[in-house]
Amino acid sequence: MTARHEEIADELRKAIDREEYTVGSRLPAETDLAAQYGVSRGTVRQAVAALTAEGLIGSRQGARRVVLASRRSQSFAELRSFAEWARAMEREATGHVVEQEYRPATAEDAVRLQLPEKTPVLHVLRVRGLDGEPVLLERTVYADWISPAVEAIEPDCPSVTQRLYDDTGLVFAYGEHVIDAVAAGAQDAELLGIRRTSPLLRVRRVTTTREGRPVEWSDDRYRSDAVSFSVHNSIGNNALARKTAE
Amino acid sequence: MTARHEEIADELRKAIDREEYTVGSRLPAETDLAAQYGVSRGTVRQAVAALTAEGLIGSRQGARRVVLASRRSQSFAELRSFAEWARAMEREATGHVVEQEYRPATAEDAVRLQLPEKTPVLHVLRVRGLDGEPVLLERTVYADWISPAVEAIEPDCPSVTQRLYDDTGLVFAYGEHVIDAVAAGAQDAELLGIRRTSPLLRVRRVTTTREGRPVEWSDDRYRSDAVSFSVHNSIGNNALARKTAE
DNA sequence: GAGGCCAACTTGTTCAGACAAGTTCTCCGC
DNA sequence: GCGGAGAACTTGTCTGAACAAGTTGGCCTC
Repeated sequence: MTARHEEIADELRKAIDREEYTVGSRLPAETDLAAQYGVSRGTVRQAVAALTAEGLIGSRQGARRVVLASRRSQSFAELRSFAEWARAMEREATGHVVEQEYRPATAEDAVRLQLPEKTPVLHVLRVRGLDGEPVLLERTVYADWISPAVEAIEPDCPSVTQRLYDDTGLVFAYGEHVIDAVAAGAQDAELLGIRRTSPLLRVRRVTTTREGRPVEWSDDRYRSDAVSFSVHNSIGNNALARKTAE
Repeated sequence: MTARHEEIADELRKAIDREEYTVGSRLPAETDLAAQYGVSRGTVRQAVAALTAEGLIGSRQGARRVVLASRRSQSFAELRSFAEWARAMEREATGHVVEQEYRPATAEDAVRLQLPEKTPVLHVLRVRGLDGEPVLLERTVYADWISPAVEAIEPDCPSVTQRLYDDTGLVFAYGEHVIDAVAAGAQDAELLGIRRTSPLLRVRRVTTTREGRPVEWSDDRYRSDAVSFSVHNSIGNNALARKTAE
């Protein structure tokens, strides 16, 4: 039972993918699309707004919408879950836990997870790979209320996100990602199979539930020769921001 | 004459900033806000949709909206323009051109800028700094039709974006950013005043006009001790995507 | 006191109509 | 052929209404 505007957005995406509407060409006018799909103009507007936010089409008042690109970016599901991402690329996700222990929450843990200081929180260090080759080191801290469920997961589970959803119904809904570059330390280098001081792409992120409650925060380090990130921005949709240190 | 829904979004942002609505608290219901501002519910929905996209508030059907964060991310203007960004932080943007020359477009240039191969395109290498300290190296290629306007700009102009707008009315409307990490090469190290092999945050981006016409593409390298990027994501708004190499 | 059920509340979706503001194209005059 | 004025078209904004779907809190029972 998906909403009609989502169905229409999906059909438009597929039509663009099929090159029914080629890059550079113009989309039919809203009123035409509305008639074609048998819905009101407002519903069509919701559909095309989604494609605009994804960067697939461009929009200017007065002129017909233009197709800008043909490949859409990933779904949030693919970003949240390493395993989902691997599956979308038809590669095999691997992973295993290197270290796992409870520690009292530091001041930083307490702020990020909105918990009292010294609450015992679960620290997990995981190595994750694509087709057996390690590409990512995850140092994650889980909030106390989800830690038992995380502890119960076997060490080489390929998809922690999926397991937590199956076991507890938990859905990761929002995420804040801070991206920078660091040189690989001794432990990083050994676990990822690279030389020390190699550049790594670091993503520090906090994930929260739909209610806005923080679940985990993590320091993820990617081999920069294997993985990169891409962000699409436009006027009126600015997800990416530059920040200065400290 | 800004749209009413933008005004309302702005007032809500300010109210959150003033902690009139604190983080974790609930926003008034749509109908209450509509009555308060004397507009229809649809207009309020447009306003809160903007804040949701920015990650300021969370939204779930049936429950009142929750304030998730208090600091909003930057405007697209600040991301597009180094000078705008510096000004928003109340720091001084500096910059100067190190090299500038026309070269025939390579196959890559031609694809990215949607030009015929071998068209002469303008390559510019700029160093940019905050309060005099260099933080960014920009290697930019401009499309042939904008190159003359770029060439006319003095070498130490602090805001190229602003100058191009003033001179030609050009507006940067869309951008695709690919982020990864690289080790500083000899030239990078010398111009940024760091050691060779230091990790740098690299952003390769293409900027286009409102019509979807590519204007420039650039390889930007940031000192990772000075600058980082942040992205806010949520279900239904996934600007960030992971990519594998090549 | 604990648990379950229901009513009130709130957001999500959709419709139909109206006007404003910007673009595109055609036709006309020079 | 060229340029300008204007008509036709298209997206942006806003309204008011209705129902669907999900959440919350209170009341009632055990």
